Amino acid sequence: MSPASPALEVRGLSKAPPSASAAVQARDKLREAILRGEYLPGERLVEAQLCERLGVSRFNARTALQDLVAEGLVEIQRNKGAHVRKVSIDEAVEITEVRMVLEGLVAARAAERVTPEQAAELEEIGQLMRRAVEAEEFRHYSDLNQRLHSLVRRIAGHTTADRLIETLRGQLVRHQYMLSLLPGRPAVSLPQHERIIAAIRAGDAKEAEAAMRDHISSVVVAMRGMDVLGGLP
Amino acid sequence: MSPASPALEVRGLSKAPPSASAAVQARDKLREAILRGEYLPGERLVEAQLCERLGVSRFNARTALQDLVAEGLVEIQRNKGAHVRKVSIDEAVEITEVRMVLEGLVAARAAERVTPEQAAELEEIGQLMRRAVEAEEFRHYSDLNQRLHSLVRRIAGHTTADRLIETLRGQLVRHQYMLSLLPGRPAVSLPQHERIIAAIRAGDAKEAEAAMRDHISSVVVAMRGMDVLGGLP
DNA sequence: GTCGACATGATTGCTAACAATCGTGTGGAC
DNA sequence: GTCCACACGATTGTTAGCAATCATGTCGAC
Repeated sequence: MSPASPALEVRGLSKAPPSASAAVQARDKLREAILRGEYLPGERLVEAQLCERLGVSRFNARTALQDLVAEGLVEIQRNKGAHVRKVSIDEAVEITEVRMVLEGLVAARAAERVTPEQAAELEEIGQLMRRAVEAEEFRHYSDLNQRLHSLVRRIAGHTTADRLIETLRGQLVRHQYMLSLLPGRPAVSLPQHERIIAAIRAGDAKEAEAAMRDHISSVVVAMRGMDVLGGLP
Repeated sequence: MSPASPALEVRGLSKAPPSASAAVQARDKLREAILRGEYLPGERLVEAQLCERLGVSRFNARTALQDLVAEGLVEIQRNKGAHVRKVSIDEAVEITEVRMVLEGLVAARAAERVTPEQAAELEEIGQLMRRAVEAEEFRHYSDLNQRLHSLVRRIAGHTTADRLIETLRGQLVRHQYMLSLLPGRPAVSLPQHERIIAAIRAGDAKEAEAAMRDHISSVVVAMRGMDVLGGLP
């Protein structure tokens, strides 16, 4: 069955998986390119150039752009084209405040639903974090940080909050990257992370929410500090 | 100046403001149509039909659909078309939980920023609400409810949270409408509203957040109750 | 020398037609 | 009578090209 036409795939070169649509692939490619800084904030995204870059037709490039507008990564001005969205410090603070309450909600729910296996996972990440800080492996610590937040969300299983948090996180990569470079940050955040882990493992929803909010709240403070120091280029 | 071409607008009939693009107008029209229930949840949105209904080309209809996907009002399955998104009770609860923490954040910030004039506005709405409940004008009370939440958001001036809350509200119109019909609801929510107003007027951020969360939390409970009672058709 | 009108090139907005895909109903074999 | 294969109609996905708009650079008047 499914006598898929044989000799028609000569067009594209990197068309290994014929499953996902070109538009989806283009969207993902472009998103990653923006997130890893290959396009800087404010930079114009000319459709014709994207076609080459992503290896898709203009239609799919446009579709990808519109998708990323919905994710808050791109802005489109009518008749003027698309730019990588420039997130000001004030906006970054707002976004982080929203993340604070959302991740607080998620942490509370994680505390209510955590299973013994998941508790063990949390404990493990906590130990790895402590070791990473002691060994001054900050890059590794940053990865673990992401793993922790991700695990908490998985435990909570709150689809709606999860999706929003992920979207917001995308809008902040640039700022958060700068933040992780601040000296002394890990030393501050490690005990906060440990408090979150302990609360969730103990099944204490209120404490888990408070711990998570304290943690992200300190990120907001650090961000405001960056602002005073000079902000972004 | 602006010698806009004269005899070209013969196509559309209701094309009074030539300012906004057709796609934007189509999006707004379609959103309103969905929100006021002219398209039921789960109903198919066939592109060709939308073209007629909205008086735009298929391209613009498509664009409008994709925009509403981003707003969570529409779902598109590849090669199968677009439906009005069906929000289950579980999802509605999740969405309301997220609204709870977001509106809590906004209420706290409103308490920090409220001006005397805005405090007076709050007071006025509070009195109108009480009168509406006493007079059993529930429709009016429902409008005031919306006005209150809207005013709180305006006072807070938190663009990011504001946008998200508005988006989430759109996904719930159907459920919230059912909720407002529940007998006894106003009697429960009136004191909650008054507590929110008092806290913001007093500039007590913590209390404002707690009051708002309590309020919306009771909505979650009522929703879960609806579920048990039979849910939606 | 400076300012403004105008022409030109680049870029996006949009249209219409074509291709691919899906759901459905029909006909035939067992 | 039931099941499967097939073909058809309906609907969406995609493409290429045209039209509209904006940015830019040039020229001339003052």
